[in-house]
Amino acid sequence: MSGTTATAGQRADMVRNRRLLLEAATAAFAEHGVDVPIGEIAQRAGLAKGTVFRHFASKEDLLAAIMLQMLDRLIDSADRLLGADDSATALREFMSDGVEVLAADRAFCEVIGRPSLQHAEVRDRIAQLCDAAEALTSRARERGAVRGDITGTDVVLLLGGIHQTAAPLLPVQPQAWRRYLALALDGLVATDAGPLPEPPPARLEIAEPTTPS
Amino acid sequence: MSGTTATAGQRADMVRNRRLLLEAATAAFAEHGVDVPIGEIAQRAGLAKGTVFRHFASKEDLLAAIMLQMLDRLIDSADRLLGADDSATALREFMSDGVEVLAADRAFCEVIGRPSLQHAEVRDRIAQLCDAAEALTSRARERGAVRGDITGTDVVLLLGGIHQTAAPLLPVQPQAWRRYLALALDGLVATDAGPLPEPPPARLEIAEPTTPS
DNA sequence: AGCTAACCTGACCGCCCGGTCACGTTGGTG
DNA sequence: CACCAACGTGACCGGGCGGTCAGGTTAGCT
Repeated sequence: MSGTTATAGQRADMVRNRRLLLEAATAAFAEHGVDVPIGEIAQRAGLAKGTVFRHFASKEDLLAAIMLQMLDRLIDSADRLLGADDSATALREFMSDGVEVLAADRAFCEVIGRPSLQHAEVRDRIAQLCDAAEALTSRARERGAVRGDITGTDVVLLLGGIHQTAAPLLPVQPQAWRRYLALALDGLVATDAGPLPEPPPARLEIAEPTTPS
Repeated sequence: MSGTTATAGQRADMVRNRRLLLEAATAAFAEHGVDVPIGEIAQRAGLAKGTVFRHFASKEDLLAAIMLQMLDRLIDSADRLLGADDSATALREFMSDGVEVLAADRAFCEVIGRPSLQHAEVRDRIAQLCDAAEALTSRARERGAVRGDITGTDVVLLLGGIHQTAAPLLPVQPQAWRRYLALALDGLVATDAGPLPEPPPARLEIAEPTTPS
């Protein structure tokens, strides 16, 4: 499925270093956000700064590789939950997983929330995530577990929103996101309420053609 | 009320430049976030970079002055709505105003969402905003317009969360926040749902004594 | 073991940023 | 009008960043 490995005729230490580098970068980005210096990533991996650029052409490419990794994990999670018995708890579990991932990774929050930071490939993967979420949501919708006008894109967007709601409390109450996830779910099932305005696009494809003057 | 003016024995051009500077900084921070260079703020005001530091000791101080200005406006708005007839629509209007302000100001979002960026004075003002929101929420709660376990801090936190939910759509659908505000409000009134976990602290005072090693 | 191509390294470059300061300019007062 | 203190200015500084490259090192094949 996720074919980012491609270990063809590479030297042994190179594949080892690449693995170390990805692990170090994942941790560093999660902890400090996208602004973490390349030097610190290299240091965490026990390598020199130049080695980073031998594996990834730019910092953006390294970030994109890791974001794709995170997104693939979420997509896999959604696909797996699609086979669950109870579609309502499946959707709930998907959202719970998603918010938890966001809470543990600063760079992921920053990239998801700001389209201007996204590689083209990352945008594609986000669209795939919307599709997977739509499949889950659709099943829950048919069962009447969520109101009729909620889309998969809504669900994906809510992941970021729920985390952001709890984010200022993160140093004090790391689990506060559970409160706002519960609140959002209560809103999602409010079938008696009126229809929601401003339905979002189906696949969350956001172009940014506005190159500033 | 808000006593940040203090025009005592100042030269005429200085007060004029200070006003220009605050206007330019407000616009620049709103558009580009906290990372906007001081030089661009000075340029927008038609002044030199050094002049900025004659009025504010550091970039942080300038940012704090503007954030206090925004927070005061929201607090005033909440106090005014406290005298409205319908406490339910008053709360709704407060949240609508708040999210709209966030949608129009990148720096405000960044500061609200990340306690580590906040001046002590800004933290105090945020606590005051929580108090004002609690007063509004309390009135709505007594009337049964919102569920019992929603606090003013919840309402303030939701402002940031609702905006973040809609933020990725901002270039495409600038009004998308209305959808997620409606969704959140439906969750807030869901009186039949179970109690929410993890109640937040009353005043959102977040210390960050953890100076990293 | 010997050899080579692929790989790792860290000093180095250019850039941009926040902040400073000696100097020129100007508003207000007598 | 003359004077000066307060203010505006922009060249300058130190630091940190992403990214490069010539040269040392090593893995893997023969």
